[in-house]
Amino acid sequence: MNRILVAEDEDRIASFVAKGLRSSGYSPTVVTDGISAFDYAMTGEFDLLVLDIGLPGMDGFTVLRRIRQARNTLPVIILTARQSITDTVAGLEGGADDYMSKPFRFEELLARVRLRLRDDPHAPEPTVLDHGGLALDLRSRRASVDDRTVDLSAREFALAETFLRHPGQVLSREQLLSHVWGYDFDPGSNIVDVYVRYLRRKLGAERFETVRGMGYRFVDGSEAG
Amino acid sequence: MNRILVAEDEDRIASFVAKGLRSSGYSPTVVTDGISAFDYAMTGEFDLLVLDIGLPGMDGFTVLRRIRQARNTLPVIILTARQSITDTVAGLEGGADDYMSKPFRFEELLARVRLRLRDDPHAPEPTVLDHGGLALDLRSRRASVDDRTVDLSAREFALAETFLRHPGQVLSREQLLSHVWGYDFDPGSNIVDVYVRYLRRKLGAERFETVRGMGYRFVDGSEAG
DNA sequence: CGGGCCGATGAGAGACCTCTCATCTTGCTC
DNA sequence: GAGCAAGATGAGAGGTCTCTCATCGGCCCG
Repeated sequence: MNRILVAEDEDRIASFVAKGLRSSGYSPTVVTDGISAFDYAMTGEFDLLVLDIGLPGMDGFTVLRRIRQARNTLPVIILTARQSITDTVAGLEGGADDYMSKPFRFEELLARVRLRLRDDPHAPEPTVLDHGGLALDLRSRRASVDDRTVDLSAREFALAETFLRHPGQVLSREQLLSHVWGYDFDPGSNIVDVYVRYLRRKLGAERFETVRGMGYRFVDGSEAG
Repeated sequence: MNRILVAEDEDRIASFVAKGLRSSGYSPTVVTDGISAFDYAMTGEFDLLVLDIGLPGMDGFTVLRRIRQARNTLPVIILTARQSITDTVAGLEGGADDYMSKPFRFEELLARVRLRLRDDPHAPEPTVLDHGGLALDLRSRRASVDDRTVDLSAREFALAETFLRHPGQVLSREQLLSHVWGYDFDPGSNIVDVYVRYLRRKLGAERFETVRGMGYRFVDGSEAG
């Protein structure tokens, strides 16, 4: 339940998606045109298709329609062009299960992927992430640190969520930037540093370790205690 | 699939929830203490329980625990006190399916209720509301009017959503206020008027009709055309 | 130990967003 | 038609959020 077909012709995005999925435990395969997308999708080798609408060869709508015409129920998440609600509606009516509009943050795509690939689609989604004294309420965008409740802004929350989903792991600024800010954010910015600082201030400096030259790591509160 | 048990001892909130649910097509029954909540829940007459944690007689946690001990899988949405993540976590671990923290906007509760009571829990949730030339993308908080894409703020979007979910129906300022702003907002404010104006400006004045002395009504674009 | 990169930090600009308030306009009632 | 109530509107205060930029500090290497 983790083989994902990514049909996307823009290198930058394809690589961004593939890397991210891989580091989250999935096995992505990339194809860059509509014909291959359809062929691969029909092999039955995949559990999910992430499908760009603007593909060369055969556009995403057509790929999707043909897949559905063949009675194939493979879950499909479409990537639609910037701000095109029309595309979105057309895609959903054409049989897509979900969609993302570009440019998107990786964490958002990941949430949709998780939703579609859960073992038991009936089970309620976890709404609280909890790691050693630090809990994030995914709904209310609030955190609690040893019983104290802290409000986080949207950005702060997204960053904290990324750390909590990869506890103990070193995350590079580049990774954090693309996960939280999206793939087309200025790579020269020190915005990650700034937001790490905000989290340290609000959630406890000892939880966010600097790994010089590499990035940052979220350490379990229990280690620090 | 629409009988809802509401266990809430604060009159104001119970009535707010019951009225709202009724106007959305559900059949709510209100009980105001834990003992009754448990008894009614166990009758099998209900499809969903909205359960306040701070009930007299028997607190919500206990009610929930006993329901689950009796192998009753009735879906439960708990209402937790302001900002208490601890309560939330305890509730979810104790077998709740979902939660709301007070004070909440009615539309949010409604979204959760809809989710739990869908005929087919597998079916993807609708993510676009569409009515006569006006489409709302529930995900990106964007609207499109006859192919033009418009960004809406959070409040604007919530208000527009409320209108689109009750097309053709006159909604009083009071209703709109409690749906969109929550039940403890200053009733003397003209904030609804102001936001209706914003929507008129962004989405077309002709779609939002003033019904003097009553409130506002969303009219289908096709009527106006 | 000196230089230099890497990271930490403070300050603040700019862009919303939400809501209030005062004023203007409209339409209803008598 | 006068007067009043209901609604429309403009302006702006106050807040939050995001991001940039300049500076400070400290670690590592030669």
